[in-house]
Amino acid sequence: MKLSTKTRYGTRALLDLAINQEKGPVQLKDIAQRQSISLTYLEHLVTPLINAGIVRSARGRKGGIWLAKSPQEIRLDEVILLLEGSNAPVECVDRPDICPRSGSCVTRDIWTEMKKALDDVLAATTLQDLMDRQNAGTQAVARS
Amino acid sequence: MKLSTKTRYGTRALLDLAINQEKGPVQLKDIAQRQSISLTYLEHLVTPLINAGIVRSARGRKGGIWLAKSPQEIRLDEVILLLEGSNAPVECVDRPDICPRSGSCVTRDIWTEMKKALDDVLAATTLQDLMDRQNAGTQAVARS
DNA sequence: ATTATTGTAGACTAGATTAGTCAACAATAA
DNA sequence: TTATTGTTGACTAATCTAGTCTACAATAAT
Repeated sequence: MKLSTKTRYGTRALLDLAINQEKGPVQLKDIAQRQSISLTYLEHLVTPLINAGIVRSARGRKGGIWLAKSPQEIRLDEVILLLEGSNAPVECVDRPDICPRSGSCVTRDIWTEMKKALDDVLAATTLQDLMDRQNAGTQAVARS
Repeated sequence: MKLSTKTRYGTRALLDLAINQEKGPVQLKDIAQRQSISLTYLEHLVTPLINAGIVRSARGRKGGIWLAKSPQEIRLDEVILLLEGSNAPVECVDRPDICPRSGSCVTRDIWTEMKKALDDVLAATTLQDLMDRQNAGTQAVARS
């Protein structure tokens, strides 16, 4: 069960943005360069974050993107939900109606516990936490 | 992040086996029929379980498969590891060497926490637990 | 010994998904 | 007006998933 590169790159991009937004809008071009992601691909990663309202953007000269909320208000569970979708490892966890046995299926209970465990881990960490941890380590940089 | 059908079907097959093995070897044909899985596909699901030694088999008439250990000795983390592979959502969690920044990457720490959370959930449940839960519910049947 | 029955192994394939690229467009500041 | 920046969606190559198909190996019943 692997996260997509979309999620990994998107998370890195968001952390990069959080770190570099002090001086105003950050250009996608610069994030792409720092994170070694192609600009065209990065655009697709950022789109869902903008649509969801956790990132804002402006076009044209001096344009760029910035966080719509402070880093401590952005939890990773929101981020991963936008980039990757639900943490439910099986569809029936979120949509019991797709399987007639959902109400009594014992494996479904396990899949549900897995989802909750992931949600809990991700909800316990904010972008600010990642920034702090990165500052704590000398040359810590997200590369996953 | 979704589990493959291989894992979902394999888990169901194993639970089916645990429930039906009282009267000796269970034939793949019968598991396939009860669980609505094609026989040829089921064979592939069972192979890794046999190779890992948690299921044993015999060919020919009166052949079939059975659990090599008691259901309470078979934890779900073993099962999912065999069917799905590691719970690491990113490769670098298991193999830090593939990325030069693994030692200082702040997102890797999160991916590592996710893996641990999944491992903990799955290690806390055995096949016997699933059997007990199924017996507790009236017509509970695994269908995921 | 022969045969029907069962599991084993691996090549193969269709379809879905992922990880992107490319081109045209829209908005803004200089 | 123009250069610069983000937006959108079509498109594609490569990979992965979910299987099927064929030949084979071992065993029990006859």
